[in-house]
Amino acid sequence: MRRWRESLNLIERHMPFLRRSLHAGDGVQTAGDTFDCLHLVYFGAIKTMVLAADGYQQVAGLHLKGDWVGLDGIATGYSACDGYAMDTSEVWTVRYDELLRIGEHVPELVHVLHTAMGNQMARDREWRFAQARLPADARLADFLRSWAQALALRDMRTDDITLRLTRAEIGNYLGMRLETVSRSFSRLVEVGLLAFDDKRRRHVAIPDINALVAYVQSRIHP
Amino acid sequence: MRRWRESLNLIERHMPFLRRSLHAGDGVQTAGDTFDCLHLVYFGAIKTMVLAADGYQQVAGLHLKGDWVGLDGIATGYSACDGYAMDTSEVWTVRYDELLRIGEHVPELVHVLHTAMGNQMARDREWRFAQARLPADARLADFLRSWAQALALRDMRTDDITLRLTRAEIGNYLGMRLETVSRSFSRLVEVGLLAFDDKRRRHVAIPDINALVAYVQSRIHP
DNA sequence: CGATGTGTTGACCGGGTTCAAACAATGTGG
DNA sequence: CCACATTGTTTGAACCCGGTCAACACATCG
Repeated sequence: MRRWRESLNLIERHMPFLRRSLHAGDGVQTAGDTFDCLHLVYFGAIKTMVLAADGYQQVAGLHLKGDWVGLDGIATGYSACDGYAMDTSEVWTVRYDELLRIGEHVPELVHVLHTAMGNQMARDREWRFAQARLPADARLADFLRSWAQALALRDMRTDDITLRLTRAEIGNYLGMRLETVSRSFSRLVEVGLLAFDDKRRRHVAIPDINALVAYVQSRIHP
Repeated sequence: MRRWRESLNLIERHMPFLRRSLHAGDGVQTAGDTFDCLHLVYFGAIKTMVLAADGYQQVAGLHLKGDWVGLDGIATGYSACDGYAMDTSEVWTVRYDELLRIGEHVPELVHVLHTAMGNQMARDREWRFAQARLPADARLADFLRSWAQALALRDMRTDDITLRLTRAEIGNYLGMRLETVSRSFSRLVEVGLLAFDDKRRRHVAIPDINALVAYVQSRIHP
């Protein structure tokens, strides 16, 4: 069984949960709310954002089916970020205390939760690595690679990826300005590592993902 | 009771654990080892580092008493980073499977573990925020602030902080070069936000931590 | 003592930001 | 349907922060 199904299966079998259908832009959770629920993505894509006091918004994470949203609330007791659907989506909402209670009899439940948190940490570290050792072009390339591989893992199409983020959001996520993102896109297309789907600049095709991996590798900074 | 004591108290009361005394430089865990244990810092300071395939080392995190080390192994099943004592330290090592087993009867145990993971994620996000919005000087200032506050939280002296990291390691941790770290130090001393303890360049005093906070705030980038 | 590791400082350079202008896509109301 | 506003994207030019390379100042230690 694929890893991403584990959480869904376990929740479905052992937990009461609330199905929530969402359209693009709908909110999953709001930063500051007292934490009591976790959200498991059943399908679609969720974007989480942190809002600084001065109004600056930062993209915190992107979540596909099988991913958990809301984990960062466990420590503090309130949600740390806003969560929005980037697309028509469904999330399963479960109460944290119920999960712990039922987890006492179903250890696998606790373990998938731990795995999810561990994966989150691993992703953060990878991001940090990219930030420290990759120039802008390679960071964008690596972002697209990881996104494509996340889709592939879930048996979704990767030959025509629809980015549901603006250039500004991508840049925000990768730690660079939107102009730099745009230029990096242009350069990657120029060397044939990417291709835009006609005029729709948010549809990207990756002709050869191995070439993309090799490109990122080749640009790792000493 | 202070937050950092929770884990220590709970472990002490409910779990079998192995006390390990360490001297500066001793290893706590090695990247790649199959994961089965978590380590709780009882005193001292632990530094974790990830090693890239090409030999490049990156500082992943710093851990004081009450902090957990090894959480990132839960997801993958093997340790993701090396852990070293930066100082004379003691860690309590517990088996993860035992923690889960006993946790079935002591829910607080499970919860402190979750809290620890959540805190880790929160720190990672803060780091990301700093990376994206603070120039080099302010990043260093913010790093020293957070270190000082971590010490204060544990009733340790903050008027004469001993950095147990080289300029290169600090830079590595903050995403900048050692020369930039050095220059940033000089500038912060120049404006009176920091003071070196005589000739020992690794002993830093923070005359007014609020001023440091204000400085960081004032340099947040739009 | 020289050797080695660490820290500071200067000069130069370059990748990415900033500012600005123009264009494309989409929507809105008359 | 078109005029117009709005939002997102691309591209150019100038600038600047931080990286790079290099020299030097200290410590500590064999």
